[in-house]
Amino acid sequence: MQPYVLIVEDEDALATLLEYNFEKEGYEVGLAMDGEEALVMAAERTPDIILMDWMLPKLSGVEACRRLRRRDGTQKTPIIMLTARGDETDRITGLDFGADDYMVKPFSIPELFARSRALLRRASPTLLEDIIRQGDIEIDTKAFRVKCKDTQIHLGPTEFRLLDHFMRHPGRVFSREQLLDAVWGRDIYVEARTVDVHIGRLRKALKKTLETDPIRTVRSAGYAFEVAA
Amino acid sequence: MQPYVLIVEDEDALATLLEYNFEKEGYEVGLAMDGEEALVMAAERTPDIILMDWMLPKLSGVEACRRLRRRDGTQKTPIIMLTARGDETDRITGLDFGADDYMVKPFSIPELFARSRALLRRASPTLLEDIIRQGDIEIDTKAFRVKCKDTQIHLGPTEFRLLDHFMRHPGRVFSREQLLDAVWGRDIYVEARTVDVHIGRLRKALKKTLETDPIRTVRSAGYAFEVAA
DNA sequence: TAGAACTGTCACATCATTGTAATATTACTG
DNA sequence: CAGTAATATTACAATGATGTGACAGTTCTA
Repeated sequence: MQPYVLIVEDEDALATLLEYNFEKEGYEVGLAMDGEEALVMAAERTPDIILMDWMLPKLSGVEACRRLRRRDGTQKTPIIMLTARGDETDRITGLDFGADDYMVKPFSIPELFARSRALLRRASPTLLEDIIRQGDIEIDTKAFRVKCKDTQIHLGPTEFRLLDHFMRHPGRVFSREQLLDAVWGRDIYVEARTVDVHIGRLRKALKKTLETDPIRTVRSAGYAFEVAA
Repeated sequence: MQPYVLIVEDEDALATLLEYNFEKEGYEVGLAMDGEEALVMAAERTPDIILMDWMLPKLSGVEACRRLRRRDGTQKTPIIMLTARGDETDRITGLDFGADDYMVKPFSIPELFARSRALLRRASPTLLEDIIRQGDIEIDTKAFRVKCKDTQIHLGPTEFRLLDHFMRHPGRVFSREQLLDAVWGRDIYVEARTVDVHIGRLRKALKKTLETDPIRTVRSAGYAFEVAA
């Protein structure tokens, strides 16, 4: 499934930046603006990983961190601290308050991803496996395999990428142009109607094992992937 | 629906880069090459957010900014200034000429997105919302779905856009002409009476699940959307 | 190198949606 | 209450969008 990351950051711009990027990377994102809110949200739903600002209103990041460590659900949840240059760096480096890693602002998003993945892999390896499931369909993005109701089915490369893209964004409608960008690539020039043909091929391949068509046509808008609720 | 961003930038390469990225991000993009053109375009169609270069031919970004602030439509429209290193930074940071934020070139596109989102969220929250609810009706603009009392219903594209527009401005009365502008588009030529027919179709579709008609006819004025308090 | 698999494009059939005009109904006016 | 203006409804023809099968060009594979 998608990992759930709790982002605790009071600066609006940075919070949005992080939210945006992590969502794009396939995480579910929770946003808290201060330490207290973070504790509440973490209690409501245990995050798989936490990004926490060092300086926070109401309850500092360090203190929030300590309290999270005392609780059952978040005792071992990976926590990455986000610090500004000039914060008491010596103390941070010791990480004696329970964080697993830290990054100094401004940091590179890709590096933050890398560290998050590393920590996540250690804490909950299953979350990162390259298998996506939606309803009766399951794809292994590393092995390029597709299973429908436990039956292997074969897809051409384009159909596979198409299905992959759909399954990463279930429910959402994509225009032909968006699909071309995402599945074919930005600088490729192909007719928009070509998408229809590949959608058709994908449907045909899935129809063999599924009775309900998971691809919904939205007239004048595009296509969406959905599984029965 | 999609936020409309007006990009005012005379440097061709940067303008194209921004247009490309914002379109990909799901914005509608308007491009102006100088301050005067910016004023004209903003008058034609009020942007939801404006990116403006600091240095512009004909009419500087600062001056364009000031004039936009004096107009009704763009009085509160978020404006982000794009400045080159070395511009009078002290004055920019004060933002005393009416911009809401600024970025120094070269800037990171994701960060620009983040700031745009932050400003947009503040100025017109519904624009960024995927799911809009009013009373028993709920529409998901990303998935193109409409639910009435938890029952899926189907709408044609025009009815969907019509309902979307109404739900973003509950209570307000729109004339047929305004609806044509907002839902059909400015440059489309259609009979005003056509609106009646589509209102009728929308009503019919909603009637199946709702007992009270959420669309109020305002004789000799237009239509408004309302839900029971 | 032959055959298989895959891709992109087109042509055509099919179906949903759309705008309009004609007609019915409703709301207002005096 | 009649007359009129505005709106609702209906039917229909035109348009536009999508589904599908065929085909030729490519790439991959044995």
